[in-house]
Amino acid sequence: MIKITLPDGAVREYQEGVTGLEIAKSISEGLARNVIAAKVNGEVWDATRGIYADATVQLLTWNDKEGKSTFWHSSAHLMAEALEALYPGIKFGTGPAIEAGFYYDVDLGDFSFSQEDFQRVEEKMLELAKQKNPYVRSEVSKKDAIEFFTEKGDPYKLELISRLEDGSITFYKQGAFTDLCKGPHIPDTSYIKAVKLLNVAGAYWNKDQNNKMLTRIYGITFPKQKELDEYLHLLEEAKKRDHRKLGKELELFAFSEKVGMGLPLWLPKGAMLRDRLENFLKRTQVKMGYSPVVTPHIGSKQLYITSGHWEKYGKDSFQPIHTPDDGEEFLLKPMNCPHHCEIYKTKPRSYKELPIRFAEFGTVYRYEQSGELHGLTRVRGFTQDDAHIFCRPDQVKEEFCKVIDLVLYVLKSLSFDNYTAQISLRDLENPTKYIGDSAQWDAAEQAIREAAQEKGLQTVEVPGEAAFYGPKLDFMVKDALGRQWQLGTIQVDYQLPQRFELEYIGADNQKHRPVMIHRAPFGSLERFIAVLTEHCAGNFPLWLSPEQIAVLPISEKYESYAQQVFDTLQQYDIRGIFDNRDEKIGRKIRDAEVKKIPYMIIVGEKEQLDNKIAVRKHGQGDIGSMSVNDFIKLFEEEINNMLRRTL
RNA sequence: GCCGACGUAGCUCAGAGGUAGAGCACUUCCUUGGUAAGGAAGAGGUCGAGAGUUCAAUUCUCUUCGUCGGCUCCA
Repeated sequence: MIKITLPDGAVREYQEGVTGLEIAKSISEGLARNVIAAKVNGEVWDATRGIYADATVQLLTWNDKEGKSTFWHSSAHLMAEALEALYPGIKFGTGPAIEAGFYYDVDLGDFSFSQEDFQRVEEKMLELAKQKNPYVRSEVSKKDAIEFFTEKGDPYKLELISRLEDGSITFYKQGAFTDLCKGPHIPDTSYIKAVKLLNVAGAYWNKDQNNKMLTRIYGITFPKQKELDEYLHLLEEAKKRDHRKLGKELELFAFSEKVGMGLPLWLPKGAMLRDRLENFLKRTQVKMGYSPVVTPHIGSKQLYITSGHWEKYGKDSFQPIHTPDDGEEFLLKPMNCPHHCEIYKTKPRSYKELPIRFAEFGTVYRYEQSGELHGLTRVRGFTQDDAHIFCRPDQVKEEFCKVIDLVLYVLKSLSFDNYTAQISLRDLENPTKYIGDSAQWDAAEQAIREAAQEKGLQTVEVPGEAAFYGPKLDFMVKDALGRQWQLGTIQVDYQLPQRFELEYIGADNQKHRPVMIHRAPFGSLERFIAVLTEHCAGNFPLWLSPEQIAVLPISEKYESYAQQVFDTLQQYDIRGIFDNRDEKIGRKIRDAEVKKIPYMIIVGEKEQLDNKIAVRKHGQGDIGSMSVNDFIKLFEEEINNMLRRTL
């Protein structure tokens, strides 16, 4: 007998070799029906795998994150089985579960595959699922594994096997499909009741651009049809929040083929919104001791040779502008830091004046790969809310902490609460990607860790995401469709001060090298507004809304009174539209609602007589009539409450 | 940049080898209406661009530009 400890602390005795499923059965039949995997001593196992020693066991169901990923991983195998049945001879790459669903990378050889083929694969999957084929685990020697896939002729699996240790190789087989896989899997295919393929895409084998491109097929499955329907509905809803759609509908921004791809045009309403965000941060930054600076949109190529950016990104950038006469070369500035370094160097600096904080809403241009462009989140010309802090080494942590405060203040002011703070580290396997010596990197990484910890930030560390000159603390936020984007970023940099030979005179009357902190709380206005738009589904907070009110006269008889109201509100810096079209009030209201204007001011005979206005709130309806002054109070109160909350 | 799909009026979309259609938006007229679409009429497109096949192409083929979904990249 062995002792099994359950999550509630209960210890039960079972025969050696007992499975998760059997343990579930011993508790309740209902539980047993729902169990899809078991966590044994912290490791997720097949629910059907025998346990031969004392262990703590947690039974996993669809409601557990690991339960879902097991379910989806098994679904990837099911899809592979269906694909192999329909397209015999295809080769398989890898097929993991992802955050929502799964994919499998396949080499289709002579077959082609597109969305039109989805249905037959889905049908085949359901057909196979109904066969209730168990997922059977087997341990295989390396030799046998190689033999199996050599015979099958699957080079990708052979490559995967070559990286594995003999003795640690397992296969899983369900129905006619055998895969190299460490598992775990659901007990059998019948758990999968609803299937939907989502999209096809190319994906490089082994994530390497130089390798062959495989076909990646994405899908999702559920234990109930209803859940699939709900998921698909959710997806539809999410698409409605897409900033590219809302940006067009709300007339915030546009693109023009003639201007060039990835070069956004800000329409009046978008520009208004942007302006308000910019002013909000500018005011905050002045309070926090930043000094605004302004630098040109181009800089000599020499500037970027000095900074190291030319060597690193030169060939993939917008190419230099050549002057007509003496062959000088200038670059559209891809970042502001070199310019700011030169501002630092305009005079000798004393330790007493540090930290110096230069801030600039600097527009930069980067030649992003064409396939990377994406609405406003990835563009070729964008404005960073950039600043560079030049400080003494002993000030780095404190300055870093202050920037964290600022970033959190900005995020909170706009109700972003589900961001991830990510410490982006260098890739130790790939040291040639970075400049600077290891000790400086260690110091910078340590400074970031300590600052984050001091501020009580929950962080994840991701190797390989650092900038080439230093590690970063990045604030990551997801868009409506679950794609993750970097918004705010804070970076510690020992390299640029060195390259630009920045100095300050210390208390010891000696020259010292300052440390630079690069930081951008929004990241870029473009990306920030994109994600903000999706976050609030176009219903911007009142203080940001490009059109805050719509004044709607009931008929032209009340137009002059309405105009008077509108003018008064404008004097109080309340902006909006005056809708004196020859339309009925219902129509004007509808149009204002569709435009997501926060407040509608409706005036007719009653209001004119009482010297009042009828107020209607977007998405809520009529909130009664009041004097113009009361409305202004209510309006300002709402804005103040919104901003006060964050103090 | 790579793989795949797509590109018809300002927007959302239908259509077909014989030089195009709807709804909304727009313009004009009627209507002066009280909380999410009042009525009528009108105007609007070399069907992304270029080349080829064909008696004929917006429809088929190729190229190109752009968009979308991913991959790779992201100072």
